[in-house]
Amino acid sequence: MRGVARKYELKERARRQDGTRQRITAAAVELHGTVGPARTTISAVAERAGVQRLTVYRHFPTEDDLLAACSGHWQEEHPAPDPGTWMAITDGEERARVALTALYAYYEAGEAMIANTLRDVDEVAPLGELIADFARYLGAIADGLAQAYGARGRARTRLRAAAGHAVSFTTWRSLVREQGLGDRDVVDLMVTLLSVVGSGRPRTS
Amino acid sequence: MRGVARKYELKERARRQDGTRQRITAAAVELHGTVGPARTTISAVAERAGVQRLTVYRHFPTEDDLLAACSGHWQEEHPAPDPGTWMAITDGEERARVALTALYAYYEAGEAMIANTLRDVDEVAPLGELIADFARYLGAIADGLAQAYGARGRARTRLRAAAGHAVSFTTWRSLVREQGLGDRDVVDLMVTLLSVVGSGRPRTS
DNA sequence: CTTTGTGTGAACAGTAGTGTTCATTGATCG
DNA sequence: CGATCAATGAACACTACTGTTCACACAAAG
Repeated sequence: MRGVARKYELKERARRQDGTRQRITAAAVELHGTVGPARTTISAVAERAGVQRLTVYRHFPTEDDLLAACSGHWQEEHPAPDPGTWMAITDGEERARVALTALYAYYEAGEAMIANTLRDVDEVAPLGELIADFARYLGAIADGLAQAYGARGRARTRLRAAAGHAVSFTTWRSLVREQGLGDRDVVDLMVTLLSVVGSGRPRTS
Repeated sequence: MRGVARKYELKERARRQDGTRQRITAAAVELHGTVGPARTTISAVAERAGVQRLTVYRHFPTEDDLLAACSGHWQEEHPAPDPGTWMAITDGEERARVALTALYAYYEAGEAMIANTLRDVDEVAPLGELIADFARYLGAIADGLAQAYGARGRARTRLRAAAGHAVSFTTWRSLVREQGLGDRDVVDLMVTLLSVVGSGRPRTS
C-alpha cells in the first residue's frame, strides 16, 4: 500500500495488448470493407473483435485513432503500385499500359474498401484526408502519364484531363462493373483514349 | 350519434390536404437533394414542412410512399431528355454530340439528387427500383449511340461499352468535378472516344 | 345550426448507439 | 510468493429516431 512505486515494465504483457489491438483493428477494417466506415459502429467493432466496447475506447480514444489504425493496417496489406515501376518507360503508350494495368489490379484487390471509403467520405469527416492523399497520388500518376505524350497548350490540358480520367477509380469501376469489361479491355480503351487525345487530333465541335 | 352515415365528400377540404401533402413532398425532395435519402429522417421532413411527424405518417404510411411521391415530384421538374430528339440523326458523331449535350445538361441540373440517390442506393432498399429504371433508360440511349456507328463483332462490343461509359453519370461527374472540364469538353472527349472505338482502330495489346 | 370525421398536436414506449464511471480480475514483474 | 496495474466487464445516463395511441379542434357538409 506504500506509494513508493516499483518499477514496472510491460514485456510479455505488451504482446497480448498488441494482439487485442490487432483484433480490433482487423474487425474495423473488415466492417469498413463490408458495410462501410459510416455504418461501422463501435459496438459492432467490439462485438466482431470479441471484446467489450470499452476496450475499443481504451485502445482508440477517438474514432479518428481507430480510423488511422485501420488505414495503416489496410494499406500495409494492399500496397498501392509504385510509380517508379513505369516512370522509367519513355514511350507514352507503353508507360500508360503498364501504369494502368498495375493500378487496375490494385483497384480490383481493394475495390470494396475504396468504394466504401469514397461513398462515405462526406459522412465521416476524417476520411477526407485519406481521400485527399489518394487524390494527390493519382494526380501524380496522371501527370506522369500525360507528360510522356509531350503535348502542349490546349492539347496538354485535354490530355491531362483524359489521364486523370483514366486513373480514376470511378472510371475503372464504371467500365468493369457497369459495362462488363475486363481489366485488359479497360486498359485498351483508356490507352486508346490517351493516344488519340495525345496525338492532338480529337474531335472538337 | 346514430350510425346512419350522412354522405360526406371532401371538396374545399381536399385542397388543404393537397397543400400539406405538397409541402411534405417538397421538404422531402429538398432533404434528399442535400443530405441524401439515407440521412433523411421523418422527423426532419416534418420539421422542414412545418407539420407534426404524425401528419407525415398519415399522408405517407410507409417510407416507400414518401419516396414514390418524391420521385414523381422531382422527375416532373427535372424531366430527363427524350431520346427521340437525337434518334432522328443518322450520323453517329452528330447523334452522340446532341445526345450527350442534352444528357449532361440534365446531369448538371440534377447533380445533387442523382449523386445522393446513387450513393444511398444500397442503404435505402426501394431506391434500387428507381436506379434500375434509370439504368435501363441510359442503356437504351447507349444502344442508340452505338448503333449509329454500325460496328460489328468485337468492335461492336467495345463500342457499346464506350457508349455506356459516355452516358454514365459517374463519368460526367468525374470529368467535370475531378478533372475540371466543362460540359462542352466532356462531350468532345467522349465523342472522340466513340469515334475512335467506332472506327475499329483502337489500340490493343 | 348541428353533425361529421379528417387531420392535428402531444405523449408514450421501444430501439440502437454513444461515451463515461466503477469495481474486479489476473497475468506480470519484482 | 505477493503486490501491482493495465485491461476488462457491467452498468448508467443520454441522444436521436421510430412507430403508435389518444383526445381534440374545426372546417365542411348536410
